[in-house]
Amino acid sequence: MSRQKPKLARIADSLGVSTATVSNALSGKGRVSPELAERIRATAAELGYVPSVAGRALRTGRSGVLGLVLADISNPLFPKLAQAIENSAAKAGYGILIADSHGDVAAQTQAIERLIERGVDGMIVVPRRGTWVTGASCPVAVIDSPSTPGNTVAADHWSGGQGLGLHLASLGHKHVLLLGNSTASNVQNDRLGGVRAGLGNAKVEAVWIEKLEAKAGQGCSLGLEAAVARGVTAIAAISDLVALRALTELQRAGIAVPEDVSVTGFDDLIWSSVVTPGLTTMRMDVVTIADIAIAAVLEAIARPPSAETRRGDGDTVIASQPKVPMELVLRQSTGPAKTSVFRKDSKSTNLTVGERIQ
Amino acid sequence: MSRQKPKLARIADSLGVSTATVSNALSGKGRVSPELAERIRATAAELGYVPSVAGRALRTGRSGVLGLVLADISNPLFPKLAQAIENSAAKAGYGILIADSHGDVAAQTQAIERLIERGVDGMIVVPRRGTWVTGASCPVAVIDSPSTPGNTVAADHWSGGQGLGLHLASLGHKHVLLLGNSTASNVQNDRLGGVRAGLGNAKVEAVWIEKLEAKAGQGCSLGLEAAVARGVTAIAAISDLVALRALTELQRAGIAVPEDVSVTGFDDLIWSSVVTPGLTTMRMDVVTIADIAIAAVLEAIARPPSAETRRGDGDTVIASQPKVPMELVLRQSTGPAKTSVFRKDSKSTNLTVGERIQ
DNA sequence: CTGAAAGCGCTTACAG
DNA sequence: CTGAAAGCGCTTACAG
Repeated sequence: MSRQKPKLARIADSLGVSTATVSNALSGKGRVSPELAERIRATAAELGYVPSVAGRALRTGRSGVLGLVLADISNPLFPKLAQAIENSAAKAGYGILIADSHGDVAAQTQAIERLIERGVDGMIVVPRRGTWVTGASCPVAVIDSPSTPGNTVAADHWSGGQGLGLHLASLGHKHVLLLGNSTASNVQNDRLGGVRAGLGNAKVEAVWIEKLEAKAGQGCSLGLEAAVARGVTAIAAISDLVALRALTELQRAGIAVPEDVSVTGFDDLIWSSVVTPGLTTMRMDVVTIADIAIAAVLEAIARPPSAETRRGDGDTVIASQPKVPMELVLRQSTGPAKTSVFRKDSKSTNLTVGERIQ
Repeated sequence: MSRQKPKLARIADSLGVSTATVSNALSGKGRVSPELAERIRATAAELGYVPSVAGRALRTGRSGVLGLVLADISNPLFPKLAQAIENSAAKAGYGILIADSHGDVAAQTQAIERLIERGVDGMIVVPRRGTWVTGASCPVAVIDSPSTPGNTVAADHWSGGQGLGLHLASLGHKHVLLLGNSTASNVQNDRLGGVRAGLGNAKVEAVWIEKLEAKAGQGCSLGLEAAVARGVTAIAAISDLVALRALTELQRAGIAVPEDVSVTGFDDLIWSSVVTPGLTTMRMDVVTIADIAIAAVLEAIARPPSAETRRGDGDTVIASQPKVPMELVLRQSTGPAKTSVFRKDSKSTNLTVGERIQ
């Protein structure tokens, strides 16, 4: 049963034709008579012929492999995204080589170099915050935020945020706490800006965890108990991760979600549905994003390298910026604004509280 | 600035030597005079020479690429593991091609085939539960559980469980609930068996979520409130994911962790430290596991294909089974067993119920 | 419609 | 210690 790995020549010999004809028949490119082509395909299948990628790569100058650079590999979105990218690439006959860059900017550049050395035909980069993608001498599609220059495709974070804001507003929430990590992130600004817009003229406070922790230390309290005491009835977190932190902090303090306060996240991570209460969140359509990104690089690869924006030594960054809609996932962590709070508010005349009278 | 991609021949020409000598000098294999070798390396560096992987692969029959098959890519451990594998492979000059197999057994086989077609020199497989790794015509290292036949390397799940059990026992827990998903998983049996052993003669109950959900539906209550009422003072979950579900279910029911009941997990996922209270858990040393797995495939690749266990068409499954110790991560979700329970226990003499009277 | 031939860039025996 | 030559498996102009 153990036969040698069949090459093109073997199948050519066994049919008494030339390797050129076999190659043409198999690729469907050359002009080969339908009958011969069919016989060739049959024997190829029968012999279990698998073309040598090395031979093909050497001849064509294309490896059939794309690189995937996830700047922040510990990003919990990584599994889904990697899966989507791999699927999309596989459909087009491409393989995905991964490169990790520890979240370090220098390492990101190194990772890109390593991929180039491996001969990738193009790459998909999900860059680190505020990072420039440079030095790639091949087409590069960037997945980040629509607000990022050079971005190729991204979820419409702003509209997603708006959707969440509208949802909270429709539940009667008039005083909302926004929970972000860093003001330096385009994605975060987009998301939270959208939430604000969706909330209309509700009272909005924002807490930036990065700043908070700079003072109070890693893993410090988010001050949620006080916020709720202040009249906050909903908390919109920048991510499910942050939402989870908020949820458990609230629960530990004996504050009921969603009865006392509603909580929302972003991303719809695996565990977002297993926690109690399940997390209302805004999901990215990673499959569509992956498809668009892959299509963009493949197109750039196919096209003569000139139509794109070329930089420096010849790297091609594809910028087209479609925004992929996000999807609202309703679970139990959001509910109507606490009415008792409104009543108490309405008695108050204090300026900061006044706008919450219902 | 835009020079052509330099080939071996170019650097040979520019020095007036043969390509053979350049190749030998650069690879360090051939016998080349130190001075010449040095000059060659210098010009190569200066010219920015990067060897063509295609040319090399075609000639040597080796691609320099390893496949990574994660059966369950949505596994939250994936990012860390992929990162560790990629790093370890990169150190040895290998690239990592990923293949996703949707958790489907047939898809896993397909994924393996696709990698073979891409010419990988070997692969690392983290198989799906109860799955056989077959059809790979190259060395394969399997990361699963020490109890899995064909396993190459794994965390010592049993000892890890034992560590957790000992920890809980030392805190005075005499009645513990084990939370598992599936009885069919080697990893889960190892882990929970270890916990039991570490717990000594404490009373132990086990709940299998898979069975529970088969009856009560996806996302049903785990019945934790009743368990605590029964006298359970600690809950050992099979994973952080399950522990999180338990934690939030408890908190939602107004049961304080760890005051009323302690909770432990396995894996130390990203969010395990951000929840309140932080989750006490048992961490796998993915870096060591990755190193061992990579070393094993590379060794098998280097060695003439005969010393291994060869199956069917010639796939080489490497079985050596080192167990990598796990590390206990202490956080706030575990504490002393509720003392009120102890007092009542000591009064009781009833075998099954006595120790749980509250 | 089919075939002979060249060549992608490298490495490896083999001579010298 | 160094070089000439062959060849890995494929594809692509170019003839016929």
